[in-house]
Amino acid sequence: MVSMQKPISVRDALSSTAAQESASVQGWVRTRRDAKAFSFLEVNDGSCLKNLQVIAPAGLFNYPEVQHLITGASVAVRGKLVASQGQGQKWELVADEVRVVGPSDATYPLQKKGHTAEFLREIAHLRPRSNLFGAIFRTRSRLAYAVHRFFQERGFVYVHAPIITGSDCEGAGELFRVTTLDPSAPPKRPDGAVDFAKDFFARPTYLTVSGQLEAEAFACALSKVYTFGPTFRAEDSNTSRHASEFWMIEPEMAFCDLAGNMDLAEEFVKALIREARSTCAEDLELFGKFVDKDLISRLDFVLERPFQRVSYTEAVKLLVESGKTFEYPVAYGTNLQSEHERFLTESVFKCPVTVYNYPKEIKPFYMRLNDDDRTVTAMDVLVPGIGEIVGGSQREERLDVLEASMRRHKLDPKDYGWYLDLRRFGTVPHAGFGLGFERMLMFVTGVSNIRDVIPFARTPGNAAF
RNA sequence: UGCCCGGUAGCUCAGUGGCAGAGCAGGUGACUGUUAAUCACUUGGUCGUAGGUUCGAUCCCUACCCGGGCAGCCA
Repeated sequence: MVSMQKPISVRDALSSTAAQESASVQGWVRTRRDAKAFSFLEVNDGSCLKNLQVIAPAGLFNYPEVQHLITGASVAVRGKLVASQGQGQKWELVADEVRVVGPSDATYPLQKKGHTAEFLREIAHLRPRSNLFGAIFRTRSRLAYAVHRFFQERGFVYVHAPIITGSDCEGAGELFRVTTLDPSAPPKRPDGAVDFAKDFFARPTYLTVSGQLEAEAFACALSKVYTFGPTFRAEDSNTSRHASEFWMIEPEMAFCDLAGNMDLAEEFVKALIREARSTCAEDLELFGKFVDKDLISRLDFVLERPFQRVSYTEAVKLLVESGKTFEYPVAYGTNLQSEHERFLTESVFKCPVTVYNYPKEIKPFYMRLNDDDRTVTAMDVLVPGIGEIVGGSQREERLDVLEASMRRHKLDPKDYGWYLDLRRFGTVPHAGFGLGFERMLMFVTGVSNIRDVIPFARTPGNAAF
């Protein structure tokens, strides 16, 4: 390290505007080819999709060692950055020194040939070294940054909702219990039940399934807020679009109704797509080539058009009148099945669709009751290929109506004291939604399995790595 | 959790009730400003696991494990 000057990234080397008398680059060897008087090394450091071609002359003192470099080895290279004589790259590095930092061997699982996503999933610690996963996780980082920029530029305050929650009735699925009690010998109450009063928090606690209720409290003080953090669902879901641990973005706005909520959701989704198009062009090109041939045109199409908006009633009517036979029949009052949602967004409209005003019976207690007394201000954004990417609503801000809704949902208002206080003191109309960050990434990259857009996926029966 | 498909070399996959195969990767050599380089030779196997049927099972049957797809739950 002492002999090395400050290294530059492969990305900077490749985007250089002039030859450089002396430059250092460090990274991992993707492949090596021998020529007569030198060896070609392709070095990648994850700073961009492309590799830097290194010319390692036969005169190097450690040339025999260089000739045994294989895929996966790490190297530090110092040399001259010069215009390439060959086709396919503008610049290449003619090495004065190639230091083998860490060798690799024949058991290195990654090859320069393509691998299936399923195989790479089993080596989650090495897959970011592949072209596809490097591109996915660079895109993930850019989009995470864009999430914050989008909201910060609009005056939203970032709220860190708690990860551990005492509420087991958020209504969004099964919860993971958080406890320090000994599972083989928990303290018992006289009646034989586990005595959670003796647990760490002196009550049962769980990992959060949503930061919404907490975000509502902050929206009713700071007006516009958002959360962006991990979320946990203990559902035994085994699909390509569910994970036990995922990241969710939940904006919440005071003095906002359903229409404003739908506007924000659409603007947000489009902003993220626009960000990917402008700052991840090279990576998107890879997705368009190897993952989904229609990706780029679909993203551009979505950017250009307003999302279609239909009420649940209209959606049901469209499905019934389509004449298509579904495995599950369409009927007012039942949840839209995946096949129904897919048909709407992929066949009827061929673009994202926002469905709103669902029957109150099939939606959670906190959604605002409409004047028709039959529907609530729910809204789901459905996108082609994935289905639901956003779920949200205007919240019930009327204390008496909210309490009645809780009772209808067999919930005890006494368990929601602080939540009801928000309606007791200075209540305001407010609305918000949740956007699944991984589902957004799936849409932007074309990757069809959620396990491939999370660095280390947690799904039922799988928490290796 | 339910239904369906799959598991054969490091990877991607053929294959047959009777001696285990290819391409790529790895190794050796040749050639060469190459770029998924090329050419020749070559190493490499508990055919997912356990039972069963059979003279004989990688192949047929059963259970289990693992992976994938779809559905439900949702984001």
